[in-house]
Amino acid sequence: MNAATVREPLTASVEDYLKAIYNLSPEGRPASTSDIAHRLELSAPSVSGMVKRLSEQGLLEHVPYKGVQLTNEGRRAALRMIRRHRIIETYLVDRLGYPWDTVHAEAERLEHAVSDTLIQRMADALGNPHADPHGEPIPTADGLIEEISATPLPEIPLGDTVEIRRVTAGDPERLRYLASLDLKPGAIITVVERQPFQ
Amino acid sequence: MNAATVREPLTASVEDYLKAIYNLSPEGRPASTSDIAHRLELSAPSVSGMVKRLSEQGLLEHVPYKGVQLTNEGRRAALRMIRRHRIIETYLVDRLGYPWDTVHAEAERLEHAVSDTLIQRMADALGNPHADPHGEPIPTADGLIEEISATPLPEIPLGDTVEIRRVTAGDPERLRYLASLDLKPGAIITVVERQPFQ
DNA sequence: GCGATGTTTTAGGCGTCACTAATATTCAGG
DNA sequence: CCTGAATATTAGTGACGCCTAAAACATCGC
Repeated sequence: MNAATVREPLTASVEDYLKAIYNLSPEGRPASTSDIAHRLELSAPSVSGMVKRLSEQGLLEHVPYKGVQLTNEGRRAALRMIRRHRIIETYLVDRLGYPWDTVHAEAERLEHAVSDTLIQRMADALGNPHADPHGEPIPTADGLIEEISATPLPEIPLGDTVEIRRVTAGDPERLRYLASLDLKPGAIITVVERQPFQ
Repeated sequence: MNAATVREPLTASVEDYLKAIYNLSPEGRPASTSDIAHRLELSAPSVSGMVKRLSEQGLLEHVPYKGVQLTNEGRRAALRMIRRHRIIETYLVDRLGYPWDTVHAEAERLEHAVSDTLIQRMADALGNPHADPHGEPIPTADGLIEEISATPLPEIPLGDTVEIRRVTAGDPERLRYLASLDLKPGAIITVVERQPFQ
């Protein structure tokens, strides 16, 4: 079975693995079994088993005991899911009044169920945005993603005034906290003091 | 396990069975294994097995070799899915420009993935409609459905002028044919002649 | 260089939900 | 009333995707 083989549609599980691995290896560095297990909240043996199947399917390369890297095909599938996720999040916030910090779980389920057609219709309705409500870039339909460069807030000198580009936080509670301070993409802020987040 | 037991969420498969059984037994008449198998495009033994599990879960009552009837709990779950399906269809047509005759398959997948919250937001955005684009009634959130009475077109006398209330057709091709003749809910027509549909 | 420690994989199992093949039941016609 | 056709169920199997327990491997400190 090679890249030219006609593919069955991927299962929701497989899509989740590919997305997780993509997010864990920003520069294509290999992701470890336990990192994947931790991110997906699965046991390490479950991940080992799935990794084996995915590498047999040509979606990733696995060096036992070393780690895992997406193939081009795997990366394409991962970016497709990320595009879906981010378009859905944007649509829910812009068109259905979802609060910014509650869309993640909904998108997480819908991204596996929508058709390409629906994604394109949502994207068109939104004017084909380049970023989602968190400021994360939305890959194009043909799998291109722009890197949005931004300086992490802790590295900004006290007194500087900057625009918030992106708010990265896996944890919904943290997101709600940041939202409550109006720390959203597009906001212009001046760094006055630093406080620890407990 | 009884009705008071706290329920796990139903699987997509189970939801499909319940919906199919609901649609097959309009007046609560029992549905047969082979009818269910035919509608879901599954083998009869698959249905037999699932029916057994569902009756153990209290979602339906099964008299072996006789047929199957939904319990109140099963009917509630079925109506919930029908509500979801019809709200999704209506939203896709009204808000995303889907053609009337192409929404079914999309709704069929989405109905298993959306949250109650999203369904309510879609319904609110649409003004809580009572019927979907095919003219089928949309159950309320607490499981009430109004019967829309209508006379089948073949029973209308030649020369009479009537309003189309509902267009029931499982087959997308037939739906497209009817759409091409502008035979949609709300249309006012006069019966001039009858032609066979091949 | 070697063992303790942590990570990864293998082994074996389970639930869900499909399938085919074989068996059981129902029911109508003779 | 009995047999043949139709319908339904049981038996056995397989893919997927998860789990725990046990074994294999890697690596770090000594």
